[in-house]
Amino acid sequence: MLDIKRIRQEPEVVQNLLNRRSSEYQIQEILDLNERQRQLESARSRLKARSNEISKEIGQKIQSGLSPESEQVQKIKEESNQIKQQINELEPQERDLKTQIQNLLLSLPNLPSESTPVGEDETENVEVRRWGDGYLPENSEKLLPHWEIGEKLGILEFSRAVKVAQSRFVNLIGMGAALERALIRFMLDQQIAAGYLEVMPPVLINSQSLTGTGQLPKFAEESFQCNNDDLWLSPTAEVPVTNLYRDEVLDASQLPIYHCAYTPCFRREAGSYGKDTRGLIRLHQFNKVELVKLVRPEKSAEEHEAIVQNAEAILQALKLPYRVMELCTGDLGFGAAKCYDLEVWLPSSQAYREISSCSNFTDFQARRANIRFKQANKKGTEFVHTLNGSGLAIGRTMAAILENYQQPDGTVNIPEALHPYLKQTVIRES
RNA sequence: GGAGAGGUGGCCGAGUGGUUUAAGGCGCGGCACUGGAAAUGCCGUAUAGAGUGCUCCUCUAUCGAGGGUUCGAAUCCCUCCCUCUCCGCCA
Repeated sequence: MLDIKRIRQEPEVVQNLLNRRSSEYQIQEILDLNERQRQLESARSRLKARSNEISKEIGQKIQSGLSPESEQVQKIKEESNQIKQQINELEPQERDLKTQIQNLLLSLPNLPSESTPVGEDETENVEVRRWGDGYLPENSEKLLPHWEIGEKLGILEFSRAVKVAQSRFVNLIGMGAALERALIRFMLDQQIAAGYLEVMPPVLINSQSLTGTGQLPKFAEESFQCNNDDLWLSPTAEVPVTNLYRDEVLDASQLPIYHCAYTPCFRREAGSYGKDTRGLIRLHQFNKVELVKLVRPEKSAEEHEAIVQNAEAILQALKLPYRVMELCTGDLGFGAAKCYDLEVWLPSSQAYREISSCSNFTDFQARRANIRFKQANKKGTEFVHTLNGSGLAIGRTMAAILENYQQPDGTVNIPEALHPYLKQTVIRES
């Protein structure tokens, strides 16, 4: 959520930054409503002040022996009743304005950072760096896509997943399951060593949590919702982990907070029919190790670079070639001020495909989720900055390994970094 | 699912219609005392919004949430949420 005070104080700056995303976001209506709301608030609070005064007066008179039915008391009651009537007229108007403003604010995206490249869509994202050209497989156009290798080896099973659930689900069998589990453990171990505290959060989460991180109200159709409860299947551990601290005032000394979390993630993938219909790339349920940081505002830019490094370290350890893209304003996520995507080389696509997304949300989520911190000896509180990044998406990592590590004889080598987690170093047909 | 208890400041905890302007304690900060400290004493310690006031001040709101009664509600009434205990079910 954007700061209404800032919108009021520098409307041009805010509008210009929003325009870098798209012309669909306008602040003028919010400004008008806010102006009106503040007028009402002033008027109402003046009336209320007088009314409080009267009540006190009556209290004193009754204390000093006057009967509540006496003429003196009745007379002031009359004035108070009139004031109450006026307040009763103003209050619903003000409440209505407040909800309107709140709803409009919730539907505005974060301001892109000054350094975010301006662009229309993903074609204008900027490549920042590339790693692992030496590990690019030769004659990669001849390699099988991961779903074919996986089914051949008997470790990925898609057709029965349709029976059990529906399309866009998978069964991992034997070494498939073992590899998934090894990846989860490896990534967690790495990130814990890098200083993140592991959390295993609920993956059923309430509406308020989804609103806190920005998935609601705009993106309701992207998540699975429970019928009989105010609960949703978590689309990413970002939501439960960031919301751990919702409505809390942290002590400045607690910051920065670093968490990593392995969770399954659930996404409806509405609007992506026909895209990536095969394989592990776009499933309704997938596993992910997520990194979440809560930091002091002045640190968030450098913490952002660090989180990208932490995600990159996994790809490097697995010797998977990748590139780092900075998203342009048109492709930037709703809550992000700045975002880097890591894209891994996927021979079947002959392209780099997103495997991690690392965002700096600045105070956008913190305002929605009301996560603040307090400095000793300083009046008031400040919103923290929140960041997160995938470290990494497990299914897509598995896909990248199956494709990049396949051998001419149809077997798949297991990356060295995973050897401590598995009983074998090659996946063969079984 | 059934029955009961409860939700008050950073924390504990008192408070059944009007000096509650939320007692008291703990914690925290400052000062005094001290060679220094402990102990003790005194003072101060919430958040948010608004204001032609800007290191100060004024007003408003906030005792789980939302309504209601009343001149006046932490306190009375209604609805909802959450937590805990016991029973049932259950990995």
